[in-house]
Amino acid sequence: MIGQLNPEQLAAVTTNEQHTLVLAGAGSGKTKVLTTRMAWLIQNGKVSPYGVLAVTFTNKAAREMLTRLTAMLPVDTRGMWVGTFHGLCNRLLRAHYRDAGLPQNFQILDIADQLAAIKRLIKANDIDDEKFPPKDVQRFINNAKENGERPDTVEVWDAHRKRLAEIYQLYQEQCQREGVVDFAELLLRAYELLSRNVLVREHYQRRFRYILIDEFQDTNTLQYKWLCLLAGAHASLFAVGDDDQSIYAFRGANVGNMSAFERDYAGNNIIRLEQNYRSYGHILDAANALIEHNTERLGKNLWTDRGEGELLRVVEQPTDLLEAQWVVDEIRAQINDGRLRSEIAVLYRSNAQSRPIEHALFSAHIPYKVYGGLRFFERQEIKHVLAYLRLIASGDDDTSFMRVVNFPTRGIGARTLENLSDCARQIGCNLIHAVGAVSGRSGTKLLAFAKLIETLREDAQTLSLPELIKHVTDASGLNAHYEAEREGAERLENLGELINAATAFCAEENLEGKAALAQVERSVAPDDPDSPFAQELTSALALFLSHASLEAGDNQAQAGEDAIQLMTIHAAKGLEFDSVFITGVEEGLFPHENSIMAEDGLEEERRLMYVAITRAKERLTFSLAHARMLHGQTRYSMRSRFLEELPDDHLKWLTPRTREVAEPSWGMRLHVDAHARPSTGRIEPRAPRSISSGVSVSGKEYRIGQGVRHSRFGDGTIIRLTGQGADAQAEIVFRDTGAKTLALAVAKLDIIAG
DNA sequence: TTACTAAGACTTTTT
DNA sequence: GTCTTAGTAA
Repeated sequence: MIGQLNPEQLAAVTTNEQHTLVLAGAGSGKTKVLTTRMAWLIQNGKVSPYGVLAVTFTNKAAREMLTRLTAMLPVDTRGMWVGTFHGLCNRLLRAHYRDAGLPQNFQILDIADQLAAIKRLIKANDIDDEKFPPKDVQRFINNAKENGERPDTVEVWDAHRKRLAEIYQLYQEQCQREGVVDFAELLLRAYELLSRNVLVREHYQRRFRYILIDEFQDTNTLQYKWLCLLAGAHASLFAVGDDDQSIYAFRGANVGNMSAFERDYAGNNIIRLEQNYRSYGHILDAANALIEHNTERLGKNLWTDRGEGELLRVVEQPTDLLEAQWVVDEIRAQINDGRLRSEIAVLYRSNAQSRPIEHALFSAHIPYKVYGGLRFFERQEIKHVLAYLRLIASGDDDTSFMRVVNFPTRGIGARTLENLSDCARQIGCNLIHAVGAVSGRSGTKLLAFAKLIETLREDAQTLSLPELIKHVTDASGLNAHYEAEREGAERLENLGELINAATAFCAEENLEGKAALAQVERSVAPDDPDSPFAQELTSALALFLSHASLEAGDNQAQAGEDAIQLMTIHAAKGLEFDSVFITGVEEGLFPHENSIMAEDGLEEERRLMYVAITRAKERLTFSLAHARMLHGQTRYSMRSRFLEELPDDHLKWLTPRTREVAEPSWGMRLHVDAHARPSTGRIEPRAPRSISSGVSVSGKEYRIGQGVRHSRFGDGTIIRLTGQGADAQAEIVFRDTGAKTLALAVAKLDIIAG
């Protein structure tokens, strides 16, 4: 089991220190260490499977961990808590729903459900949705929750935020009334449960002797607090992560948790896994050199004994279409050389970039697979069925009610629903319970809908889950609706797929035995009425609904087909490919313009590039286009600064490297850019490249790198051009006043030397 | 209630 | 350029 480990991996797996921080570089065998440690702990009698808790961010990672573990050691995994933060918190809350103040059948809102609930709340309370756009409210609430804050503790420093906190309060009341929790609430509730209930807390603190955390750099503040609480004073914490691969700060991840963990727990017990088993030398050296430009690193340098390998290749093309064409031609050549299509990945910063590449691949008849986009359980038709199922399971869930009360259409319009909503508010009950209070013809229609749900609920008693789903799609009219729809064939197929999924789910549940699991829980908590543990076994329907919310399904379709892999760099994290194309390596796109101004934004972009580079095993190709169609207009950009940060001796230019022009104001650009770490003197100020693409406005020619003078802002350099003619705009970095975007037709600019 | 049109967005998104 | 959402006409 431990025979194949290198010394650092071995040290991590067998450490006897209470707490350990493992800095695991890309491709250094992170999952192997994590799973081997679990196996080692169990095999050596340090702990029984029952005392292990391992937490990951994705269901996929959790599954892989269990698979690898059982392959190593015949472990009874039923008593183990291995899962995502959200999955484990859900488990905790189901077991202690009373103490957590939740109904037993509470439903989980995904982001779309949550947004719908917020919109409904804003309407019901006559809140100005111009001042408080639902999306902003959603972000405010989720941010607050991820920091462990409730409406009464969240910081308010102005009237606007004060109002947001009030809306948060209203939202909380609405969720409570409807028996629903959002993703962030799962964590916060579980945290509050543990922190307030001594009995429950001590039980789990006693139980989980070993807590292992994967992708620790991605944890948010609340998750860290949750872990600390769960660990108590005696558990052993084993955190594995890579600060250089922290790319989710924008959604609340706090890399600072790594140094906090070092300070609070691990002390000097930090183990670095730096030997890389994935890539050749040039790739790793380039990645190391790039990430060196970041400050605030815990520090790490990847190395390999596989040899240097190929140089990294760079290609510049005039347009995004030609870039795509070049990439596809190159892909074809690589396939002809015998490379597997599924071992070739095309990565990009933003989803919109996939289009021209898809087009070129399609024209070339090369099979490809795009990752990202809608997932199975997020599809409209699936969410509709799930809404019916939720109403059957709970009934209080107004979001689900609103979703399907008039779908398929039953002549229940907006007016009727407004009436209903008013009635419900007056009575102080949920929508479905207020249907009797609405008079007239519309009231009859509402009653018919309520009766439908009631009948379905009775039917649910006697039907198996797959049978129930089939029955619901028939009785609700969903099937008929999609049969009549011109393009409903695919939706019908998905409904069939949902029934398959339910069948598989039930089979798996019976096999693995969620029931058996509940038995295990119960053996710990004897059947006394004061036990904080839930006594009832949960129904297949309830389990399936949780499953659907917490696991939206794979983002990839049919695996196994040998196809080119297209995805964002974020989606590529954790994956590896023989040959990788990193496309659109342009200023403004990568690093993205929005992140350049954000705090630490540039460092996160650089980590993103680091992640991208370290995906490649054998061959890595960068490509960029000088002109690109974006948001309906052509944008001209220059080569990404990240390419300048890669040492020349790892690069091979397949097209002529565009000319570099001495440009005094370029130095100022770096000065303006505080993230470029001028203190080390590492970065040599480089001039922007002049490119052929220019813009002509009222007789003047503008191009990237052009020096200009503005009467008010002074001298500066054009770093980007967008649009044509009257719409043409230039982003200009002024020596003294920073970056500005100006309309060329309006701004009075003089062309100066450059 | 449906269907068309206009307006606005538009970086990344494990649960 | 393309998609989603909101608003209005039929």
